[in-house]
Amino acid sequence: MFDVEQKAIQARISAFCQQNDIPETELKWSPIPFSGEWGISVSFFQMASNEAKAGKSKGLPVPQRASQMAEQVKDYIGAIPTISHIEAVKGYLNLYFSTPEFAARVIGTVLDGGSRFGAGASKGERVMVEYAQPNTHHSFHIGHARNTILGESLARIVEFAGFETLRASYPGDIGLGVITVVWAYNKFYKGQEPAGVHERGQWLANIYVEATRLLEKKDNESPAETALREGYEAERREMYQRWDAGDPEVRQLWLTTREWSLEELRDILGMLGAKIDVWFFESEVDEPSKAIVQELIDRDIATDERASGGAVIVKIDEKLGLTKEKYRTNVLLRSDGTTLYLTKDLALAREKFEVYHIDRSIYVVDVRQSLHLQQTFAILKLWGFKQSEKCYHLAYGYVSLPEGAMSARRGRVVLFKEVYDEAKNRVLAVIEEKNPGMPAEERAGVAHKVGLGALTYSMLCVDNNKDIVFELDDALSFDGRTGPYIQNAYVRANSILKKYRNEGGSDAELANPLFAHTLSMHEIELIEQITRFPALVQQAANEYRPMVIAMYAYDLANAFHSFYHAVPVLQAESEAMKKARLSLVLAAKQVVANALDLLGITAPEVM
RNA sequence: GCCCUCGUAGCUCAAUGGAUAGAGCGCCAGCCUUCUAAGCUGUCGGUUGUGGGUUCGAUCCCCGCCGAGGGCACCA
Repeated sequence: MFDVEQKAIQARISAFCQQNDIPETELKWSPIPFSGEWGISVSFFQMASNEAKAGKSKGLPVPQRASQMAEQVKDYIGAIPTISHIEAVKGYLNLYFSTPEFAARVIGTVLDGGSRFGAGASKGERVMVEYAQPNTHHSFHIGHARNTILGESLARIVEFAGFETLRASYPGDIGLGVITVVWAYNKFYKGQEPAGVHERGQWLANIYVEATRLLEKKDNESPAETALREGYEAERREMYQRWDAGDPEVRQLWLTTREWSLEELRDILGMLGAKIDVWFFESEVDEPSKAIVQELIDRDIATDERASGGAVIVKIDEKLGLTKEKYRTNVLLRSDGTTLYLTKDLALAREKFEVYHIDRSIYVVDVRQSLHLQQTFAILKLWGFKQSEKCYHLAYGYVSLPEGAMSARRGRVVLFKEVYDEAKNRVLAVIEEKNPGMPAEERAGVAHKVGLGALTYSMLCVDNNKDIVFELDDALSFDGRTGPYIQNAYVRANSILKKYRNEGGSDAELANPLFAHTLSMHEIELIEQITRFPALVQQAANEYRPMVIAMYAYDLANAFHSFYHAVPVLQAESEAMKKARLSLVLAAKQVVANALDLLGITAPEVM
C-alpha cells in the first residue's frame, strides 16, 4: 500500500550507496514496532556486513557501522512528501507517515474495495483444492470437520489471493468398510429408514459399529459363535464380490445407502459454507486406474511381478536414481489384480490435470498420509506430469479425544452434528443472558453463525501441523482469542453505524474521509492493522496457511475493541472528527468481514 | 533401522534471520447512568529441551544428544 514511498526511499538509498562506495544490498522492510506512531523501517546490518565482506570496511564493528549508515542515510534522504519525519535508531531507519494523508488513503482504499479489499490480482493459474474426503456409510466426525474447515478456508484464501480455484471432494464410497455397512443393513435392517437427514446418517454409522462387533473375533469364542462369525464373514465377502461384478441388487442397495450418507454430507458442507465444484467418487476411479497400471508397466515405470506370484510395484527411488531410500517402493496393483489407494490417486491426479487443466493441486489430507502422497507425487513426476512440481500436501495433525484416538469402527467419535447442536444451545443461553431483548426469530440465525464461528475459529487458529485434542469447552469458548470475539467486533462496529444511520446519517457522507484531527494511538493502531491485510492474504496463500488470517483477524478485532472502548465516535468533539471516525469504523467493519469470510466465518449483524 | 513433525510462561499456542520473545486461558486488582461488558485496562508469569556450529545478529538455519507423536509394498 505504500509502494510509492518505499520505492522513492529505496532509490535514494541506492544513490547514497553509489556515492559512498557501499555494495548494493537488498533492503528488508518491516513495520516499526508500535510506539504510538506509524510507519515503516529498514535495517542496515546486512549492508554493513556486506561492506565489510567486500573488504571496504570503515574500521567499525558491523552494528556500529549500521548505526552510522542509518544516520548518514537519514541526513542524505532529506524530506520526502507524506513522510512526516525520519529517525535513525540502533541501525534502523524509521520513516513515520504523515498520518492525515495516510489515514485518508487507507480508509478510502478500503471503502472503494469493499468486499474485494485485500484481494490479489489474477495469478493466471488454476488451482484445485481437494478436501472433504470422508467415507460414506460412516459418520462425519470432528476430525472430518477439521479437514473441511481447513480446506474451505484455504480455498477461499487462494481464490481471494488471485488464483482461479476449484474445490474438490473425494468421498470414499467403496471399500470393505462400506460393504460391511451394506451387508449389515441388508441382513438386519432392510426396508427401515429413520426420518431426518442426520438421524439417518447416524443410524447408518451405528450399523457399522454393530456390524464390526459381529465380525470381530472374540476371546473365548464358543464353536457356535465362531461358526456364526465365519458365516457372516463369508456373506460380507460374497457381497463385495457381487458389488465388484456389478450385481444390480447389491448396487442398488449400495447406491441407496450411499445417497443417505451423501445427503448428510451435503447438508454439513452447506453449514460450513463449502461449495464443492467437483465430486470425485472413489468407486468411479477404480476402473480407470487399472488401465493406468498397464501404461506404467509398458513405460517401464512399474514392475510387474505377477508372473512370480507377486504384485505390480513401483521402485520409486530406483527409478528416480536416488541412492538413499526416500520414497521407497510401493504396490500399484495387488497380486489378485485389484487396485489400491495409490492406484486410484494416480488416476484421480491425471483426471485433475487432463480434464480440469489445473496448474496447481493441493491435497488437504491427514499428516499420517505424508509418505503416501509424496510417493504419489514422485510417480506423477516419473510419469511425466510437470504439474507434479506444484502438487502440495497440506498435512494437518489429527484430532483425537482426551480418552484417545477416535474410531468410527468402535463408535468412539465426537460427531460434528453433536458439537454443532451443543454450540447453538450454548450461544442461545448466552443470548438469553446478555441480550434478552433480541427478537426470537433472530436468535436461531445468530446462534448458527456464532456457534459455528467458535468451532471454526478453534480449528483454524492452530497451525496445521499441530495435533488437536478435542475438548468441547475449549472449542466452544466465546471469550478471548475466539471466533465470537472477532464477530463481536463486527457487531459493535455495526451498532455504531446503525445508530448513525438511524439519526439520519448516510454512508455516502463517509466515502471520502478527512483526518484533520490529531489521531489517537488507538486510531493509528487500528489503521495500521487494516493496512496489513492485503500482504497477509498473499502470505497465507503462498504458505497455504489459513492460520495467518486467523491470527490477523484476532489482532484486527483486538485493535477495534481497544479503539471502541477508548475513542468516542458518535460523541466525538467535532462533526469532522465524528465523520472521520465513522469512516474508520465502516472500514474496520469491512476488513473484519473480509478476514472472517476467508476463514469461512459469517459475522451476524447483532449478537 | 530409516524418514517426517514437534519441544517456547502453570495450561493451550504465536513469533520462520532483526529492535525489549508475544497472545489467550487460569490467578489477582480495577472499569457498565456514555456507540452491545461475548468487552476494556493493569499485575503476576521465560536459561525458547540440551550441547556445539554458522551469522553483525538465532526461538528460527546446520550437526549431535534427550524427550513426545506419527509413518515405512499388496489398509485407506
